[in-house]
Amino acid sequence: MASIDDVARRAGVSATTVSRALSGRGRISEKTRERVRHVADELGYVASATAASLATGRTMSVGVLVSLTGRWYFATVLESIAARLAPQGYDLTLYDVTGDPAQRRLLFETSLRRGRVDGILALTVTLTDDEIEALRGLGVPVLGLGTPSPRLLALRVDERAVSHAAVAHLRALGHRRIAHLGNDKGPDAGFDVPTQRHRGFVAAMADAAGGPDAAGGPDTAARPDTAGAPLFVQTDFTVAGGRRAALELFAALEPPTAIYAASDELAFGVMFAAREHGLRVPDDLSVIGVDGHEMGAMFGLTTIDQFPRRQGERAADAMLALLDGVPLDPAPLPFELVVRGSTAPPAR
Amino acid sequence: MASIDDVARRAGVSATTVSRALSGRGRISEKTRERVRHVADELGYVASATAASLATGRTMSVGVLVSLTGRWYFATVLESIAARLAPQGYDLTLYDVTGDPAQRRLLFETSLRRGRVDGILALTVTLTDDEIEALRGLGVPVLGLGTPSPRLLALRVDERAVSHAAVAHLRALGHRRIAHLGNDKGPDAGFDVPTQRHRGFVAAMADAAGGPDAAGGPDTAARPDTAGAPLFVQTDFTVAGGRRAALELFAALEPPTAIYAASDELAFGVMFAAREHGLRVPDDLSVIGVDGHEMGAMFGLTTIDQFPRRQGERAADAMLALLDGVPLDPAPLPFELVVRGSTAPPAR
DNA sequence: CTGAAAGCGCTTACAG
DNA sequence: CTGAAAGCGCTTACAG
Repeated sequence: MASIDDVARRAGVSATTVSRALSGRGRISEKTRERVRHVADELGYVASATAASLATGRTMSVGVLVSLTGRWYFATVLESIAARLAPQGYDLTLYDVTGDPAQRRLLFETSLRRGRVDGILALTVTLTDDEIEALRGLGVPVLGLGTPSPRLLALRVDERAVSHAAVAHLRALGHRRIAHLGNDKGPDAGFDVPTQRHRGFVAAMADAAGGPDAAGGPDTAARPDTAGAPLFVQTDFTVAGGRRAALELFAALEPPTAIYAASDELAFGVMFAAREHGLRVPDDLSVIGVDGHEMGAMFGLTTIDQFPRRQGERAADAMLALLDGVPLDPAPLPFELVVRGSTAPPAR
Repeated sequence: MASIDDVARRAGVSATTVSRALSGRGRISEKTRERVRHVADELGYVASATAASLATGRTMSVGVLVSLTGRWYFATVLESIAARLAPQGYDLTLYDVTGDPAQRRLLFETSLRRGRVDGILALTVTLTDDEIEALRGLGVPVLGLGTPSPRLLALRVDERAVSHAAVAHLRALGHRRIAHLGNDKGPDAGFDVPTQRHRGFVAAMADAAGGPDAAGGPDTAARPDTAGAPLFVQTDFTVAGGRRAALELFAALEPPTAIYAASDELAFGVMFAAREHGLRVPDDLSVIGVDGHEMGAMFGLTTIDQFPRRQGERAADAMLALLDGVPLDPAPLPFELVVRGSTAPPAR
């Protein structure tokens, strides 16, 4: 690989001039610039990222923290981030956040502290308080996408509103016995996405149970359909997890007439379980998911689309802006109910 | 962020000693080492990757070239590569190879030439001859996983054998009219994975048509079921693509009794199309895919599993070995027929 | 407009 | 076992 001195020598100028000619920074005569560029092309010279980084303090790379790279949602967001960063000259360093404690310590205490990136994009991952502090102490902008803490600047969908929309759709169809599949990390979980979705579900069910004219009123308990805590099954966010959780629900004394799954992949699992169990969708069971998964249309799945590709673009753009010192546009990320064949009025 | 001099000062030693204490290279008294380590921990010091890279010439980072990061296969391989690299202290720089020519030029002529990585892992992407030359000229080890050129060192599945296994399975069940969904880049494509799969399919069909005692013999044309070129529909590797291609086949005068799809996602699309078209699987149509997709079991899809996670691990391990100067173990990657409910004897 | 020099923060022979 | 010094390959004030 040619170095800047090779180019300088061959072009009959100083390294300083080569740097200026190629970077476009500083004044330089058009003639000199052209000559230098020509020589650089000839030699296939490109400035070493390492040396340039050390000199400027900027790495031109952003780190992306992902926990479940293989899941459709994350893979999709990741792809759109990469596509957005590259044209701006930024590289993408992928940090896979595993469940292994030793690996995580290595990541947060060492890898991330090596100064290899100018900023960090944290895709919805579960982070401990210590890890969040570690991120904040890095000295580079950190932007989350649906991250689990209010202490992290983040782009977010209003997850409670998502759950409200899902429940409202099912209730409008006439469903009262609605179950939720997802996760809840407990009262301390804060901004964790699955937790928010579950809380939104609980709140929406409570609102509905109270009714428009008797919110939380004494007659609530008199409605057998809505009595007790709403149905909820905790599961990991995979198709297989959705299937298992649904089978569990089907075995209940009073199975739900509708299931609100916290992701489309979970919802697919529910649909597989239904078929396996001899339940027709939507005749015997309505199903709604969240995401906007590419396979949703083929499954005929009603869902709350959160436009993952656009989320990735928004996140990348916001990071680029932060790196330029532009503050974050705090507008919540959009979502939209997409009605397909998997939801219908209950059989009665 | 503390620098090496901060640590040196505080520990009362030279920067040289700090470097040695922390890197473990060179002789140093246990006592000094401990003191330095203690101070480094206290200050939260971690050597700058940039400065260390410039000094050593090693970046401790490997670049991964992917074209369809969002597809299940690639996302899965990527995740397992990341999980394998991190414990070894290597970062992963993700290069998304888009279809946009300008982006690709930027990538191959500039980004990749900045010397940010010690080696490159090219996941099955379509590359032009120029791009392959560009990779070879980088001065770092390049390892492909199913890459489209014999000029690139690569880990590969024997794709022809995969197709032979698929066809053999279908023929053993009694199918004669078998269609293939996939891709073929034409005679110049060389080692391109979809092309190899298609060629393997054509070869397997020809072998079978010839029969054990009359391979390519004159009586071939007399068998109406196998006359003419075997059915083939070109499509992109998505579920939607599989569906469209299948619908096209169903509309043919003589639709196939079995479809061999070049990926599981394509096969899912075929199954959706079959249902839509009123065809029962496997009664009216047998379907077999390739990959070992996590949803395969739920779809009841027969497939040729190629163990993507293990492929990622093998690729990462091989790259790590190459970086240590260990030559590549050229053993082909394993695959395995997994029979599920989507294949059965034709109705007849 | 152009160049000499310092500096970015490490590592590594080379001495001692 | 420890340290002073050079060097990795750039960029950027500072002069001219």
